[in-house]
Amino acid sequence: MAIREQVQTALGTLPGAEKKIAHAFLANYPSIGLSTIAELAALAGTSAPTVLRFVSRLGFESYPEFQRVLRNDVQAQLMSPLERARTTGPDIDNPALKASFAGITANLAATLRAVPESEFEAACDLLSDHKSACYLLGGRFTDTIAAYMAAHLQIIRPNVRHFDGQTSTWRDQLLDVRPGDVAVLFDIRRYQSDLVRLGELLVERKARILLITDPWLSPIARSARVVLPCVVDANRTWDSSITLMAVAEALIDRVSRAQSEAARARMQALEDIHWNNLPGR
Amino acid sequence: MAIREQVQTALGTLPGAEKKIAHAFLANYPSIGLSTIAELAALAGTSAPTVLRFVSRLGFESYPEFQRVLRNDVQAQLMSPLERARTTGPDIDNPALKASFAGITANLAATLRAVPESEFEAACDLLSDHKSACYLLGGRFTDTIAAYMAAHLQIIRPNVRHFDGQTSTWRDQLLDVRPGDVAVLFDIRRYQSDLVRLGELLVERKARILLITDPWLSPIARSARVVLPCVVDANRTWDSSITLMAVAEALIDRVSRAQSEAARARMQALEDIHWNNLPGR
DNA sequence: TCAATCCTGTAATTTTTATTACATATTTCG
DNA sequence: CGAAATATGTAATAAAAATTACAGGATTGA
Repeated sequence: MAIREQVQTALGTLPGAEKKIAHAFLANYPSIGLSTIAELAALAGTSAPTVLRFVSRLGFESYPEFQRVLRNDVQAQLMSPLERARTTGPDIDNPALKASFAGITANLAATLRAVPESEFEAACDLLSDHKSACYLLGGRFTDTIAAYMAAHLQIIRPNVRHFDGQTSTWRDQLLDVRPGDVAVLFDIRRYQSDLVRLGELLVERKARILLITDPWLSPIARSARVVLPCVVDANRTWDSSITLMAVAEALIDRVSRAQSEAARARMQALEDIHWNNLPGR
Repeated sequence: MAIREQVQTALGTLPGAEKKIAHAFLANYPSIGLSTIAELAALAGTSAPTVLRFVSRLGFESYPEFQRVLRNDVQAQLMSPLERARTTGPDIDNPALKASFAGITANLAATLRAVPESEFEAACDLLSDHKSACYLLGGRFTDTIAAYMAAHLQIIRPNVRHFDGQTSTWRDQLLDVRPGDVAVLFDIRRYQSDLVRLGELLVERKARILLITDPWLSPIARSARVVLPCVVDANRTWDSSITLMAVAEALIDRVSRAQSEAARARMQALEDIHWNNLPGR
């Protein structure tokens, strides 16, 4: 785990002065961490020994060791997006793949702009409510993402179910939905009328809808509690669903991180082999 | 001008020992420049005073000043596209989503480096062979991607089928596979032994396997005609499948673009409304 | 309420790093 | 060819940074 993520993870459990250091570090990442103990302490409004305690709590034996790891993190991070896209050595100038990935990266950036944090947090809140059941469903192409998301959510929380089968069975499954339950719907253009209709029925049953859609907004948006618009343009004759899946993974990750130890025990009980909880990985 | 460019510009006019330092600096940018004078001198095979002469020649009064500027450069360079995307007003500072998308973007860049163009082109060739049938299948989490890819490929070419249902039905479906047919398998850690076994059976029937896997390579790689390794790390306790889906979409896109007009007529016949062939979109 | 534990900052000490002095080698130019 | 200039590395010194010792305040639990 990179230091940045490590600090973000540890933030909540740090004592007061060390928490100040963590915030100063993250807010001025990475340069302040590559400067001196005195500068970081001054920026955070604390003292040098407190900085040493902070890095010791993170598992580093000394500040020079902490900085060594940080330099490696930074080196790796600079070998990402822009840096790597520019390296055109043998066998990695893959124009078709590069063009495709560039479009995806642009969609991700645009989606990040399009999704307000407040909406994202609201979506996480909906998914973190374990007392309510959670149903997921998508359209002809996006339903695979709903299934993917359901497969993961089932590991980290109870009462998760993917509506499956043909449209004709949806009405039967609808009978299980109770007021307050959460329905995650994926619908991008062209919007499926049967999915829109299901959304209406879900709202009639007082379910709360989280809609993951495109920027033009599926009609389901009118009835949805939370709407996450994802950019799908890909310079193709068909829409890319990567950003929907990326948002799905971000939600999964966020809900997962919020889980209690009990949920982790549940994960172990399910004996999931996809999730890498083994030491050393 | 950033230090990196400054050094590149000055390289030609440096005396021998300083030129060695410049090369060592650029080759290990930026971490070696953020370490000590002694480490840079040792790496370059020169001495500490030579390092000081080097930075002095670049116009810096001291090594700490040089490092201060270098830290600022690095901070600016880490403002990646995704991070730069956040400089557009309130409500888009979405740290959880940004962190997640940044990881995905990094995985995409790493995957672009990991997949040789020759392998990617070979995969496209396999998928463009309409005379052979094409079967797709994945593991517990990746099978949704196989289904997604199958749903798209069915539109642009004939004889596409997603192995579905339980493991027990795979053997029955295997009977349809003829020599020369193509099997697209998705398998990431922890690899499923039943999927590995199916791969062996497919090869026994002389099918050609396109394997989309992680960088550690599923055992199926031994029998596969083409292997596309996708970076799945996401600083999580579970693997991200975005890069597998991105590779799948790139393959779909590439095969789609290669299609004849007859295939486009086929698309119309299928009355697919997901594919946006309307003018202006 | 009080003892134990944890947290924190100041100051002193130790260690590390940067810088300078000096001598030798190499290159350049008249 | 030789003097001057430039380049270079070793060793010593100075400065900076990291670390430790210590004392006081805050928090927690019995």
